[in-house]
Amino acid sequence: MTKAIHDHEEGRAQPGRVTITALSAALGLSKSTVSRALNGYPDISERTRLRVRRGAETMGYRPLSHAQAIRTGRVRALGLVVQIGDHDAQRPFLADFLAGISVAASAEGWTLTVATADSEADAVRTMEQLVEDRKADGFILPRTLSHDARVALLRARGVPFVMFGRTADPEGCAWFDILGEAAMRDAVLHLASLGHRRIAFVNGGTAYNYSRLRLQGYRDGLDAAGLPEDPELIRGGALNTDDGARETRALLALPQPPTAVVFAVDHAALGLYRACAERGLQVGRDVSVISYDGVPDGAHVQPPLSSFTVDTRAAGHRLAELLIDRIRGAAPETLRETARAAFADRGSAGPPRLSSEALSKRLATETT
Amino acid sequence: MTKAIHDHEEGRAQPGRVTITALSAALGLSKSTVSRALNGYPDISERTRLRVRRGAETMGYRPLSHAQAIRTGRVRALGLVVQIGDHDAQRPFLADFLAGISVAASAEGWTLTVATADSEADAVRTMEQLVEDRKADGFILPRTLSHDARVALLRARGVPFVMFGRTADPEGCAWFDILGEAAMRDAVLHLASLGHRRIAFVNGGTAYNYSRLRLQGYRDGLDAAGLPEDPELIRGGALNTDDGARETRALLALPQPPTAVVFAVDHAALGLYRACAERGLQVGRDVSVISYDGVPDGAHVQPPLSSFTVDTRAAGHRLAELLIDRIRGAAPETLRETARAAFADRGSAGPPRLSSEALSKRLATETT
DNA sequence: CTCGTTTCCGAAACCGGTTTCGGCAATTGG
DNA sequence: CCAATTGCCGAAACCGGTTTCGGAAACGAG
Repeated sequence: MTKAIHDHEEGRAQPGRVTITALSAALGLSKSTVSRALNGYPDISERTRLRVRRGAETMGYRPLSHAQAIRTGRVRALGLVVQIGDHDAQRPFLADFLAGISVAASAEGWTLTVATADSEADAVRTMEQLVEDRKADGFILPRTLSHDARVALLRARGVPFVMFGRTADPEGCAWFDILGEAAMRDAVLHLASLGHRRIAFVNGGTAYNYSRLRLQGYRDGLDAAGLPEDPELIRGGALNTDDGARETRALLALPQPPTAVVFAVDHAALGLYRACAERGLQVGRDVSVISYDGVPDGAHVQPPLSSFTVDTRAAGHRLAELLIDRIRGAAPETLRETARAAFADRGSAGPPRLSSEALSKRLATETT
Repeated sequence: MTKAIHDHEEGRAQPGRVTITALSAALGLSKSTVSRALNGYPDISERTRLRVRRGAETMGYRPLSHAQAIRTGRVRALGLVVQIGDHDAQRPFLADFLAGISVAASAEGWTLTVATADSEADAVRTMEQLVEDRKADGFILPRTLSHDARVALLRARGVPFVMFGRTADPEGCAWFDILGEAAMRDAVLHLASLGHRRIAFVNGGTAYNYSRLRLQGYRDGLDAAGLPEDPELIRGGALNTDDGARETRALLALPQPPTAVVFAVDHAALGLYRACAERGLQVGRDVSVISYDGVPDGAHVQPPLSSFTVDTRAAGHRLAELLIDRIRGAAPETLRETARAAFADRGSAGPPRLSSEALSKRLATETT
């Protein structure tokens, strides 16, 4: 008897499983009828369709997705390639994001295949592999770039995908996104209504599409508040706490420092706390700040960081639903949704205690 | 012509793919010979085996795992069910953990199926589903409990698994773990060598198996340092910053407060910073602290938190390798490994500036 | 040189589904 | 009342692999 080198002790054909053959035999129908009945073919009478459905229900029949896949090419799996080392801010969200996707997927009987990559090129390669090996029927793309190589690949291959975020060229793209621009605009308006007149903006990474949008939102906010735009008050490239502290120091060193700062990224905003502590400034009194993301860390500083919080879990949930629709054939144009971030006012933004001039003077005298 | 209700516009049989039939035809061999050659059956001559391997290589043949699965029952996928909402500390690690698993898995041509659950019971149900639907051939179990329902299920079903952590009953279990007890012991010895004599311990969640071990490590450390054990100095259940602050306050309120604290969890240790700030104590001078995990946040406090850092990515990597070996049939007893956490001395532990008595006095006078 | 073993490979069945095709019975139309 | 549809289902092929089984050729022993 021939035998494989690796011996697999566990029995192959698992005992309990009810196959389509068993089901059809029990119903006195042919395999093909059962299959077509279950898959909604029109050439099956309503009566038999119902009988089959009921039978499948009671016998607990569940088709093996990989057995179906061999003919249909679909494995009922969503793909997600997360880029790591990329941007620390992403990490705390990942668990919630996965939870949202996973729940929505399993509600439809789908699963989630996850891979990681350490660069955009690597991500593209990884997705190609997954498609090639049919490990995923479509992809959720987190952190969309303005010009995204992943989108180019998937478009070329005709692989379904949805983006978390929008992109420059929307052709053939489906997406779910949070309106960061609206949040930034509201942040500026909120600060202006408190009496601030010099409101700075510290943006995130420039390659991301959201940066462009959030900057625009900040500008719209200034415009709506009737405030002038001062290029000195606009900075960018701040993704983590160190970056945020650096940019804050630069802003405080201006002849006319801002009395309030809007950050595009919470983790960067936490850097403002550090920079303010260095100069003996009190956040929320001497300098106000409003940010975006809603990271848990923001609740643990004093005063807690006021931030537009993103419901990452809900986003993952919706993205999974959209992707499944997309894979089932819905047109991408019909699968575009946005939602707003919820403002959590926790006390880091208050009316200005000092004017810009007074603030500048105080900083000058305190200089070591 | 009959047609499905959901019309799937994309072509089924994808063009480029080379099947085993095509390969065998090109080689002038039968499908079965090619299959057996590739799978290492002994009844294939070395010459043909080589020829087939080479042919597969040049033609770029890659078997579809789900086509194989229909006969073998193996889909070449690892399963991971992460419990969320469970323990905040887990979140920052998740990305690295996934990266480690993903890299090791794909190196062997495997993929990773991820699902989430919000309770242990839910995790068990989810894993049953995945096994039932053959979406995973085995599982990596993070955060092992002393008595774990997941282990019970998988053992009963004969599904391969490896644990990140050890468990009370090792029967049939494979694992990779970091020696938290050794770290706790070293922490105590380090503090003792600096001159501390009242060293407290704040443990994490009691249900986790690691808590038991770390407490034991702390005790061993006291023993090795020749210090007496004081039940008042042992506290537990601290998983996040709030918990840690609470426990620190309780310790500082003791008649003889500790001059150093060992934490089992970094996020809890960060709470000590808060509690110390409230009382005007300087961390690393008035009160020393050493912790465990190596979370990035620990580097951003003043002074940075000295901590035994865990290489989560490496752990994920090794766990994936072990699981694949396990699925291929290796005995669980041969798949048990441990590693040590690396001590990152960042300045939060120094020689005691005040004795316990002096500290107590100072705290008493400062009381509002 | 003959006969029993090995060695090595092909034919065919199989895994659990899907899809094509054809045919019977019941309708419909003229 | 007969012919042409239509509705509904079964038989069989198929998807891309794995595994069983049997037999031809090469080998070794007597």
